Amino acid sequence: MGASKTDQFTSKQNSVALIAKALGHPARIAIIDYLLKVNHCICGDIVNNLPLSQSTVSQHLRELKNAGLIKGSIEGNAICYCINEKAIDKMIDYFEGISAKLLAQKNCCL
Amino acid sequence: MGASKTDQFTSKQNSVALIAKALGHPARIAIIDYLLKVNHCICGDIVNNLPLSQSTVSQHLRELKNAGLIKGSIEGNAICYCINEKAIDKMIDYFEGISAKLLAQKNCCL
DNA sequence: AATGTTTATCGTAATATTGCAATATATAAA
DNA sequence: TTTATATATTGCAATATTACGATAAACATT
Repeated sequence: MGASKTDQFTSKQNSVALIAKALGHPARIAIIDYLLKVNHCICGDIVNNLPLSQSTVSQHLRELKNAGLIKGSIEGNAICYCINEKAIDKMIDYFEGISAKLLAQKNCCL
Repeated sequence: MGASKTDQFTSKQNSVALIAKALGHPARIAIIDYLLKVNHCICGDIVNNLPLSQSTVSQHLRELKNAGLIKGSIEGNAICYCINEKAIDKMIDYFEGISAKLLAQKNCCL
């Protein structure tokens, strides 16, 4: 007991949850913010802009990458990470879908 | 060591992360799905539609409520939970903001 | 080749999450 | 008031996350 029952849910539910989970930490939101600010990004820059150690930042970057939120390519001695628009679009679709359904309903509570 | 350094990040970063974290589990996505499907909802219905025990579902509901994603009111012997549009709108703003910035940039990698 | 720089991984400790059974609480029905 | 029904909370065990220092790996520079 204790482990998430991911296999009991649909793949769509799991894939939305995977992206949301990756964004469920302020450090990773801060990383996304920073990637947006500079566009062209090297990890060392991120470390200097976050209140976390290099190894911790590297872990957060790995999680963002695993969730498909960022993509990276090797650039000599550094790594260039960029936001993956597909993941963003997926989340926009998800939340817009909710919003549309809510407009078509009358809320029962409040 | 081990605890999240939430105080080191902005309140906006923390508030987006809080909502995202709440959606970072497929069971909670499934609960949102179900709330959208039936609009008018009692927790017992949710339990019967999820592969989890009543106490676990109750916990997930609490987390969604803590994050502001759902709001509930007492209705006699049951509880009526509904999606809080404000949280959805907040996330739409967040992701639309990212999308707009990405369009204004040329990606360096890929 | 030796050195410095940058990023990733490993090992470990602290904390948080997940899930359930059991129990508590609160209202409805009898 | 007693009983049934619905939801919340508690206690516990298993697992996952968070964070960091130390170390490794990869490349650039000298």
